[in-house]
Amino acid sequence: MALAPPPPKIGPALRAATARERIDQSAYELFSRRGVRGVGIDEVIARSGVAKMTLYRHYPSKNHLVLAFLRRREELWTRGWLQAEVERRKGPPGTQLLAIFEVFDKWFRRPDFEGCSFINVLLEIDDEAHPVRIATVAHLANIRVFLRQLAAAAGVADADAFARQWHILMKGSIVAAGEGDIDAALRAREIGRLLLLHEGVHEGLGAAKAARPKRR
Amino acid sequence: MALAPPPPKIGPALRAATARERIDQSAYELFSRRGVRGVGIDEVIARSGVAKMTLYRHYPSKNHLVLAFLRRREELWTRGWLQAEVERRKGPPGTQLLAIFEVFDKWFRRPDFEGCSFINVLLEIDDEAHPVRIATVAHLANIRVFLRQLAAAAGVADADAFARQWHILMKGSIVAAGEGDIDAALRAREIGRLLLLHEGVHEGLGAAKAARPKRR
DNA sequence: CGCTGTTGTGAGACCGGTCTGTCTCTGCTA
DNA sequence: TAGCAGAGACAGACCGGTCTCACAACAGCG
Repeated sequence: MALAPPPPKIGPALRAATARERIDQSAYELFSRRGVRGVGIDEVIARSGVAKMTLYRHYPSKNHLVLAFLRRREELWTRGWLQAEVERRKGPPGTQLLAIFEVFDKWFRRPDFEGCSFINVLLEIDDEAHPVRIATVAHLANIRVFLRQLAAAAGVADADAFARQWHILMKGSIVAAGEGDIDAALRAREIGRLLLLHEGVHEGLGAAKAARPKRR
Repeated sequence: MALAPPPPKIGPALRAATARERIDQSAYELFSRRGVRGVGIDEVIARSGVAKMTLYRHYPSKNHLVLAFLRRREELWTRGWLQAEVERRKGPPGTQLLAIFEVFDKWFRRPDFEGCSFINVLLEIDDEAHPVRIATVAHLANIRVFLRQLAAAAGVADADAFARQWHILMKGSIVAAGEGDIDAALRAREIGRLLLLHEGVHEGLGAAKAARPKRR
C-alpha cells in the first residue's frame, strides 16, 4: 500500500512561528487602521485565531505587541513601501524627493487610506515618557534619516534642516488627507518644488527640464 | 436697622450657569491636554466639583460634552487666540500670514504645549461618520476660512488652494512640534516665505525679515 | 415672622459593558 | 505519554450612564 501523502508536517517550532506570524499580521491590520487604543487584545486574538495565552506567551503585554507593530510598520511601510517605491523611480535626488509625494498621491487616493501610524499613535498617547510614544518619535526620526540622505545627495547645504522641512510637508499632507483633502499630496509636491528650487536643486524638475538650455 | 449685606444671592438659574461654566472649563482643560478618549466623565466632574447628574442634565452624553468642547476650542483657540494675535500684528496680509508662524513659535515653546485639539481628536476617532470626527473636520475647515481671507487680501490668485497649502504647513509644523522639534514654526515660516514669493506677494516680507533678529 | 413644599445640587452607589491580563480545561499531535 | 495550542471562564479595573438620598436655598402662605 502506498505511503500517505505527507501532511502539513509542521513541527512545534514552525507552528509556533506561524502562530506568531498570524498575531503580528492581525495586529498590523487592526492597529494600522484603527489605532492602538481602539483595538483590544480580544479582537487581535479573534482575528488571528489564536488563544489568549499564546499571544501573551509571545508578548508579555499589549505594550510589547504595540512596539512590535511599530517595528513591523517601519519594516513594511517606511522601508518596504515608501523607500522602495521612491528608490524604484530612478532619477536625480531632487526627482526622488518629489517622488515621495507622487507615491503619497496614490496612497491618499486609496479607499482604505489609513494614515501614518506613527503620527496616529504619537497623538493617541499623552504621556511623554510612555515607551510607545518614544518609539513613535524614533520611527519618525528614522524617516528623516532617509530624507537626509536624499537631501545630501541632492547637494543641499543643511541636509538636516531640509529633511525636517520636507517632513513637515509630508506630515501636513497626511493630516490633510485624513481630513478628506484627496489632493493634499499634489499641494505638498508643489511646495516641495519651491523648496528644491530655493536650495538650488534644479535637476530633474519639470520646470528645469522645460528650461533646459539648448545644446549647441 | 441696616439691611443684611447681600449674601451670594445666586438664584437657581445663575447657580446653574456657574455649574455649567465649571464643567465647560474643566472639560476644556482636560480634553485639550489629554484628548477625549483619555479623559473620563468621572475626572471631569471631579475637577469641576459637580455632581454627575448635574453634568448629564446639561449634556445628555459625553459626545455632546465633547462637541461643546470643540466649539469652545474654536472660540478660545482659533478665534480668541490665533486670529486675535495675528490681527493684532497690523501689517500687510503677507506679513499677517507669516505672523501665524511667529505666534506658533511662541506656542511651541510653551512647556505646556498641547497641540491642536482638532487634529488630535480627528486622529483619535477612526469612524468617519462619527459626529465628533465630522465636527473636527468642520472646525479645521473654519481655520481655512481665515486663511482664505488673508490670501485673498494678499492678492493670491487661487485663495482656496493657497489656504490649503498654508494649512498643510501649519498642521505639519504642529505635528513636528508634538514630536519635539521646538523650531518647527521657524522651519514652516521659511517655507511660507517661499510660497508667498512664488505667489507674487512681496509686501511686508522685508520688514518681517528686519524684525526677525530678536535673539533669545 | 415662621413654617413648609419645591427645586436643584453634591455625593456616591449602582449597572452593564469593555479592557488587560491570568488561569483552567480539553483536545490534538509528536 | 508529554507538551503545546485553542477555547473560554475569571479577576480586577475602568468606562459611560442611571438612580437614590441628603441638604441648601427659595417661594408661598398663615
